[in-house]
Amino acid sequence: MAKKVPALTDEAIALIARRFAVLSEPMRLRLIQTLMAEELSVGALVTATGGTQANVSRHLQTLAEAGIVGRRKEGLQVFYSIADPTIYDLCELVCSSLEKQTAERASLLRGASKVVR
Amino acid sequence: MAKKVPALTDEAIALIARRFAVLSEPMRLRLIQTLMAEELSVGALVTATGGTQANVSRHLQTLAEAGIVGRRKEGLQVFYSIADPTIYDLCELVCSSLEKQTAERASLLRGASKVVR
DNA sequence: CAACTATATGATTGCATGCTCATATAGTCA
DNA sequence: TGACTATATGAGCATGCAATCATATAGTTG
Repeated sequence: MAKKVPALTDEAIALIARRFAVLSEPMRLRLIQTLMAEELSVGALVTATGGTQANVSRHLQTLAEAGIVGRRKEGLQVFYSIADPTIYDLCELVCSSLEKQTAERASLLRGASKVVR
Repeated sequence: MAKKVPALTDEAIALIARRFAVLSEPMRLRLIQTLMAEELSVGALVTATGGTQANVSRHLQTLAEAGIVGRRKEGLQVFYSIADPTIYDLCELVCSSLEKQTAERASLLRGASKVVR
């Protein structure tokens, strides 16, 4: 069970924490999920997510600063797209972990810890 | 580049956001990292991380509620250990992504976008 | 039982951050 | 040039949460 890992510096820890913090806002996750399908303009993201223009713009800023999404200007519009492909795996990992937990919890509620009838 | 993903419900998004939020605190990451080596008591974690007893206990509570760590009581002491193995992959993913970003940034500062001399 | 140790928790404070409104900036078109 | 559109941003408010202190709870030992 034990794994040897070289201790991380405080700055490294802070960076990792920051990355997780960026991913901890529902609106940002919505934006990421929407961008997973295709590159979109700010306006399109506003209508897709139902958020306000100001708020969507701010969150996109945050995601861009974190290097998670990229910007591409085209005339008046700005298009955003996923820039860090590890986001796909990250979300998959978290989703699968949560699904597992939920399944286990459901089993417990049924009184069966390992058996599925 | 485009991937088709079934839209997540608001509750699913909230759950994922919550999971990331739990991982977005430096002290909690320190605790996780320390626990990656071995199961430890609260007291041992306090000395290992340099945090206060109250603070460490609270953060362990948060991690336990999220199902990331598990508790085992033994006499007066409470031992915590990693309960969700996906944490290993999660941290690895984030670390590798951050390393890549840092490397790219270093290259840019040197004026070379792709070449490493 | 009392004294002691390990852990948890109530209450408070302070800071960070998300949201909104209004406005600024930048680009297009007549 | 001025009118118009798309996006970004400053300021203010509200909320959430981490850190701390003091104290409570649970377990051990005499």
